Parts: sequence; C-alpha cells; structure tokens
Amino acid sequence: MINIKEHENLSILNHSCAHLLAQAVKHLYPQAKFWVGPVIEEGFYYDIDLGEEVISEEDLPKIEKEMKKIAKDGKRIVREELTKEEALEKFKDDPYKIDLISRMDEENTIISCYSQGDFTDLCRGPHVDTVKQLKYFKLLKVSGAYFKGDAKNKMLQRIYGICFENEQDLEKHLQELEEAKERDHRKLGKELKIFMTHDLVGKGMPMWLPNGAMIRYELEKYIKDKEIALDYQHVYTPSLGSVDLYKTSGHWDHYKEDMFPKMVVDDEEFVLRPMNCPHHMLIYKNDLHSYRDLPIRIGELAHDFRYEASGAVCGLERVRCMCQNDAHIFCSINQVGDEFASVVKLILDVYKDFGFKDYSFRLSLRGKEKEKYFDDDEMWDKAESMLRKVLTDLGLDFYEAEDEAAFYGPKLDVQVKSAIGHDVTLSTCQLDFLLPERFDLTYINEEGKKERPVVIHRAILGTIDRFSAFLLEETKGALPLWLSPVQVVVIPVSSLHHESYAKEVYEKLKKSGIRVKLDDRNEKLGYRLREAQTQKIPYTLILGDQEKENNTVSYRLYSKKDTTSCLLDEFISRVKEKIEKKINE
RNA sequence: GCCGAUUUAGUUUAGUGGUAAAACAGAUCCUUGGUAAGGAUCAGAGGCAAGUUCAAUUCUCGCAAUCGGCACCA
Repeated sequence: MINIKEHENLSILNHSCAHLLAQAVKHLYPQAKFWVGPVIEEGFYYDIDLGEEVISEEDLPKIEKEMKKIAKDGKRIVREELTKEEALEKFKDDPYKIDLISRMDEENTIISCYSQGDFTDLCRGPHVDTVKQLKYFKLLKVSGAYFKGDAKNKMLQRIYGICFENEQDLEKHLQELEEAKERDHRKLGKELKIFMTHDLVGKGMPMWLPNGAMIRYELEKYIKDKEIALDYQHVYTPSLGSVDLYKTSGHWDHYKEDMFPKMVVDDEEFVLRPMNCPHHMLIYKNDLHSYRDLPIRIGELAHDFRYEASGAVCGLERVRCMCQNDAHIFCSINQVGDEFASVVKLILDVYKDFGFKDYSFRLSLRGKEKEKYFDDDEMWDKAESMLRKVLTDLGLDFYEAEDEAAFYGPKLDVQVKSAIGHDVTLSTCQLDFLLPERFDLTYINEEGKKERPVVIHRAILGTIDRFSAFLLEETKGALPLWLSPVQVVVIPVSSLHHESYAKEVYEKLKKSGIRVKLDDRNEKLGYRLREAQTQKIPYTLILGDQEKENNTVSYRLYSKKDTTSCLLDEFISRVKEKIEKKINE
C-alpha cells in the first residue's frame, strides 16, 4: 500500500486537502477550532475541537460535499509571512494556534500562514496553488484523539482522509483497503475455523479451534526444536507468582495496573503472571554458576496474562491471555555481542523459513519521562550504546525510536504491519542490567570472584498468538504445507468408490503421518472440490476408477487448475518430503 | 480506559412498534456424479438486563461483546 509521506507531490496534495477539510468543517460547524492537520502514511488527518458537537461517520459525506464545493470555486492558496508578534495578534482568538505559536522558540522566527478564500491557517507549507487541484479525495474515518497525544488532556475529534492526483489512484487505494479487510486474520480465522471468542469467556481471550491448535502445535514444535539445537534449555514454570516475586523484579511498581488483580488466599497474595522473567531469574539462581557455564539460555513457551486496555484488544494480535516464545540468556558482558548476534541470526533464519520480507528493525531507546524507566542514567547509557554498537557491528539496517524501551533496558524490536495497518512488534531482543541486580544473580569468574551476569530477554515468534495472526495475513490463509491443519483432502469421484480405494488411500496417508481428510459426502465432485479450495487445503486428491485400476492418485494443488497423476507411493513420499523440508510444491 | 459506531439462525446479510425474510452451512430424501455450488423437504435467530408502551427485535437507559481510531503495549 502506498505511503503518502514518501511522495513529495502527494504529501503536498494531502496537506492541502487537510486545509480544505478544515475549511469545510468551519463552514458547517462555525464554532470549530483547529489543532493540527498533518500528513501521515495513509493520507492526512485534522484534529478539531467542535465544542459539544459530535461528528460521526454519517457526517463525512456532508463534509466531503462541502469540500468539493469549495474546491470547485477554485480559490487560490496564498502564503503570508508574519513575525511572531503579528501571528499572535492575527490568531489571538484561537487558543490552539496561540499554543502553537508560543511554542516556536526564537523571537524573530518568520511564521507563515496560508489563506484560501474565507479560511486562513497557520502552516509551514508548502501547498498546491489552488484548491481546484484537490479533486480526488475521500474522508475515511473519524475518531477521538487526545489533545497533544496525552490521555490526561481533553479529546479532540480527528477526521482522516486521503487525496490522490487522479481518479484511478484513488480507486486503486480504496480497493486495496477492501482487499486488506479480506486478509484480516480475524476474518480468515473465522472462515478457516482457526479461533473463536465468546463473551462468556471474556474479552481478549480467544479459544483455539482444532485447526488453529494444529497450527500452533507445529509452530511450537518448530521453534522449540530450533532453540534446543542452539543449546537453549526449556523449562516449565507456573502461570502464577506471588506478588513479592514481582515486587522483587520491579514489575509490580511499573505494571500493577496492567496486571489482573491480585488473588488473596489465606495470607498469601498471587497474581497471574504478566511475563516470565522473574521465574527464569530464580531458575538461574537455583545453581551456582561458573563463567565456564555461560551463556546459559533458559527458554519456555509460557502463558502470560495482561489486563490489556479494552480498546487495545484485537483478534489474536493483542490479547489478554497469550503464549510467549520466551527465553532469557544469562551471559558475561563480553558475550553480549555474540549472543545478540546469534539471536538476530535466529530471527532472520525464522523469517526466511516463513518467507517474511516486509519487516524492519527498531532500536527502542528510553524516553524523557523519568518515572517510566528504571532510574540509573549510567546503566542506560551503557546499555544503549552497547546495543547500538552491536547492531552497527552486525551491519543491521535499523532505525532508532525514543520512548519505546522496556523499563529495565533498551531493546531491538522487529516491527511488521498487519493487514489493516497496525504497526506491531513481532520479535524482540532486550538488554537488561537491572534484573540481575534485583535478583542478585552471580557467577564465579576466572579469579574465583562473584560477578554479575547480563540478561538478554528475547522472543523470536514473539507471542504464538500474534505470530499466527501475522502468518495468516501474510499467507492470506493459504498456509504452507507443513503448517496446514489439513494437508490433503481425499475426494472419491462417487460413493461407489468410498469403501474401497479412497478409503485405502486415506488410511495409507494417515499412517504415513500426513494430515488427511476423507470427503466422502454424498455431494457432487465439483461441490467438494470447491470446498477444498475455499478451505485452502494444499492437496486435493481425486480418486475414481482410473486411479483405482492403476494404483495412482490424481491431485490438484491449492489455487491451481491442473491435475497431476502419479503412483500412490510416489505421492506419499513426495508429500512427506515437502513436509519434512517445510517447502511447498 | 477515552471518542464514535455496531450486535438478527452455525455464517453472511434483509426488514419491522403488532413476535422476522433470505442465501450459504446442517439434517432427511432423490441424484452415482471426473475438476469451484444438482434438486426437493425439514429444522434453526433479534447479546444480556431494565424502562416507556395495550404491544419492543425495533424507542430509551445500563451492562457485555465486536469494529474504527486515540491513549497504552514488560
């Protein structure tokens, strides 16, 4: 999908369109006051204060109509330059613009504003020459948005839209939005019976149906086997922990609002665990370690529970009950570089296996708000520069983002975009000097002295839940053979063939460990074939008299029209090989 | 959590202040069919809890869940 910000012409067009939107809103809602209207990847928005009045999606056509009307009048867009003083005078009745102007640092800055007909807005520009150039736009959605992005402030109303240079581009974009909805994992998850939710179970707590459970089983096996081969040691730990455990780790202070409330039993207090680090710290501590033992890698596919904000919950992407592909690497400070490198390599390996191409690495650093991060500037500076160096040495293409770190340290996040455009973290690798301190972790160094290990927190698949969501969307539900809940469907041409050859083939495939389904319903061949396709089953076997006579099978691949025939045994070994090697035909 | 919208059968949708229409899926029967929907019959529904009303699926309020954003995301 197009990124408006990456195209200069489109950026200008969309920014001008934001002004046009504001002008139309001002006509229809004279009390409207305007905050900012920037260009974003998907077009533009404008944040508006309408007082008591509320705009809903139903009002958008009306606003669009007014925009078209203004555009048709074709007023020129005129730039005007003011001193700060003049600007303050010009916008003296508009508290939002006063706020913006006062925040411009230097006294003698030139402040520009743009006028079109009866509307003037403070703006850096540039803009198109006349509103006449704004023809192919669409208002997309409305929502509330906190003033200055701070939940403590009042909520303004935000209107989103997008503008193109011609009709075709606009149509194409709107069509792409429709197509994105088609591969939304929530839609696919329902159609392919991957997962369900129920209000009696609760928000953000999906249930994995047999098909989904099979995908999950394979994913878990896949990553566990890979990790074991890389000398990770897997453990099982309880899904609950005492409140004291989280007080020790520091998570209680930072996240207690986002945890399910504590349970009091007799005189003990427990919580459902929101993460696994503390348990793993204690497992490390269960032994005395020599520098020779390091690094020690403790892994677990662990269930965690977080009281995610109700508005944040989304299908399998953001849930309140999740399964993390978690591990903690305990190493010496000298080993951090190598360990980080091997985690990055594992991530790249895994993404290659799944064919993921669209992702980016984000170095997530601490922000300015002191209380969000553990207060030890020296530790942070050390961790951040160390991590930056490791990534640079790896030659990794990454970008830096402030205020995205964990409270205990900086991290490398792998960001992907969901079908409907959410920017989410899939994998993460985090550097931590804090928890070893809090849990007083040590190892014995070469001189026989106690030393602090460093902890690397990492999740490759992230959570199995979110990973599955992304996988579904990337594959449009046509999963690779090795992950398909049903790999082969056997369709006898008619029920006369049910009891004999088709059944025999079905049993033989099943015995070979292939996930196979026999569709011997009393339905026409075309009907059953269609269902095999809509269910996106990789192989469809069609068996009739011809196949029976020659001991062969005729098969069709998902989304392909042609049929191939081969001996049954040949087919079995071919499919088994493809499953084994995790490849598709 | 905040702003806004939505909630009708297993699914997707229609409609109404006088108890609901359909398609697909399901069951039964007919059909024995060679590459994306054969036919007939049957069964099945207004999230939950209140209020207004002679009467509420429809209007109002509350709760829940879902959706679009905002904020949050260890």
